[in-house]
Amino acid sequence: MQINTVLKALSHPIRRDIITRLKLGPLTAGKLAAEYDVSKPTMSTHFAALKEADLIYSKREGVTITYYANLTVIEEALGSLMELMGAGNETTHSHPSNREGFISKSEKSS
Amino acid sequence: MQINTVLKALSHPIRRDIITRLKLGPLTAGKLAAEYDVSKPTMSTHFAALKEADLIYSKREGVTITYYANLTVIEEALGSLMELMGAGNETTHSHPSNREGFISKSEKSS
DNA sequence: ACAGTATTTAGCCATTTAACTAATTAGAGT
DNA sequence: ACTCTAATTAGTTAAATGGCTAAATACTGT
Repeated sequence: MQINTVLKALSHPIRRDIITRLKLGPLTAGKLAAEYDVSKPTMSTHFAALKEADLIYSKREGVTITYYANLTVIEEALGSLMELMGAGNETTHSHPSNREGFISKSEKSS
Repeated sequence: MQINTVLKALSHPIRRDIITRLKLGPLTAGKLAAEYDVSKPTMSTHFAALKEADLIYSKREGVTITYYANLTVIEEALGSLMELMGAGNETTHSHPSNREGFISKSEKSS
């Protein structure tokens, strides 16, 4: 599992939505494509990105291709994200967002 | 918290590493920049991406700028990722269902 | 005011990404 | 074999990303 590939795959709203839908159950490429306002070829490249990240897999059934959420890899990826971002060593510094000297984004162009 | 901005911010290895380091404690832009084999201006744009996602914040101390992990937002983002990818509604996928009209086509890329 | 240090902004270039249309592949039915 | 449908691949284009060097900004100390 390549964390970089997974995060790049997740960094597009359509691809995140595909994951959400497929977690509810498998869908064919055609049905999935029909849900979004982009062309089928574009959807095909989104499928490929998710497949590359191993977040989904596909099965051909006759003339149609059905996509499935790869739940084990999704769980694995979530674990890695929790390790990256989650709890641990958070006691060494406070969070003085309102302290004097804090540079906020809105304050930037003054 | 914009999930798309957060995920884009996390989709670069240097930026993920910055988060990891800052979670251990604050560091100045200079010290942080010295850790990676890219120029300081390049590091500055990485800081800006993380700041834009609100994953870090900065404080000027005289001539140096110190960066801090924004732990509350990091936790929040992790929560959203868990909601997106995590447990819940993980069907057996025993029979592909015909789900029509879940989310409208108008839900498209940002 | 001037010089020095830390950091960001500006401007530029190469690479990648996301979209499109057109063409191709794969299987089913006639 | 031919045709229809489903989906992908090929090829193109525009925009975004990530890197660089050089210049500008912001403060400190003299």
